[in-house]
Parts: sequence; structure tokens; C-alpha cells
Amino acid sequence: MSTVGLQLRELREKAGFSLRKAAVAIDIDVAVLSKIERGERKFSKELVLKLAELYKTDSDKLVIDYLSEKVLYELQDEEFGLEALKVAEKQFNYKKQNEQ
Amino acid sequence: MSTVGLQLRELREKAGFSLRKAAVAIDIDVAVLSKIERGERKFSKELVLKLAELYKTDSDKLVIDYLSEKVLYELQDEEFGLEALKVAEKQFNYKKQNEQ
DNA sequence: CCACCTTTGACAATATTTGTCAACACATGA
DNA sequence: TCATGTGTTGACAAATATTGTCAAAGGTGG
Repeated sequence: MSTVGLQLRELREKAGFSLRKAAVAIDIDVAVLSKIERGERKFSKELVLKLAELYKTDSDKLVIDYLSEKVLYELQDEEFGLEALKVAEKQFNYKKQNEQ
Repeated sequence: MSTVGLQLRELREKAGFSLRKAAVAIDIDVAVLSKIERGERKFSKELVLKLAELYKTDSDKLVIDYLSEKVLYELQDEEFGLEALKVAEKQFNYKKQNEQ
């Protein structure tokens, strides 16, 4: 179900890392990385960044997907999920304005 | 910062409930309700629904704001927050289609 | 068989959320 | 002044959730 997990797996394979090597490189347990790639475990944005760097990939899309997934997870099965997203967008834009 | 908290406070006052009465009615501690209304404590959607019922108000807008706030909280200060929201929207729509 | 790979499940360690209390400060009216 | 009702605060334990760590298993290829 986690597209980011799957993406990370593909990237790792393309970069020629074994699960162990990758895990060691970013200093986490192999078991955890295995679970992350298969969507059995939650993970942090920092982890995504570390792996992206390790695999020498641009992290932007990964991060966007990562955040989007987190949001969707929270909204799953919510009747008003879409409306909530739209309100959130408005607020986000508004905030951005008054920020800088 | 929590608009839902503030909204709940206004609704309660308009409905003529004291903090204590309202808290007892929905079976939570007064201290907690006080903090919720002032945005010092997280709360559940269920609590919003209970209070909306108690105050005899339509809950839809409250729930939408509630969810939106949760989402925004997760995305705060995220460079790609907006992009993430848009991706999430797409996914959400897509899912909705293939559901029913 | 050996060396490497990934997966699995169990468990402890930590962190976060939630519930519960007691005390405080303030106002009002008897 | 005293009792009563209002909301607020901080401390703390209890319950949950997240995260880290291990050991063992099964698969594959040399």
C-alpha cells in the first residue's frame, strides 16, 4: 500500500544495494528497513532523505509522496476528506502569504 | 491557534453550558475540555461529534475544520506541503472512484 | 556446506497521548 | 465574609503507540 516504500525498494535495487548494506549505511536495523519497504512500518521524512542521498536520487518527489501518504492515512474513510483537503489548501496558501 | 477549539467554546457559551456541565455531559474531565478549547490539547473527532450534538449544532463544518487542522499540523513548515496536498487530493478522488 | 540475501516474530525501551486530581484565582450573591 | 460557581494550571500516573534490537528461519547460488 505504501508507494514510497516500494519506490525506495526500487531505488535501492537500481543503486545496487542489498538491504543490509543500505540499512548499515543509514544506521538502522535491517529488519526495519525491510518492513519499511513493504509498508509494514512507519518511517520519518529524515529516513527518506537519507536513503535518497544514499541512492543518489532527487528527494523532492519522494518527500511529496511521503507527505501525501501521511495525509491520506489520516483521512482514510473520512466522508469529508476531500473538503478537508481543500480547506487545508486554502489555509496553507493563506499562511504562506503572511509569512515571508 | 485551534479554530475548532475556539468554535467549540463559542458554541458552548451560546448553548449556555458551563465548562463543567459540558464536560460532565460528554464524560471527560473539565481540565481537559478547558485545554481543548484553548488549543492546548489534542482531541478526537468523536469528541467533536459529541459536543456538536450537545450544543445542537450541525457537525459537518466542525469536522471538516477538525480534519483540515490535523492535516495542516502535519504539514507545518513543510516546503512541499502544498504539493503534497494536491497529490493527496488526486489520490483521494481516484480512490473514491474505484470504491463504490 | 558456506555465504549471502530477505523476512518474521518477539520483545524491551522510549515516547506520546490520555485520564485523573488537587489547588488556584476570580467573580457573584447571600 | 463565606459559600458557590466559574475557568485555569500543573503534576502525575495509566494506557497506547512508536521505535530499536535480536535471534532465527527460509531462500539462493557458488
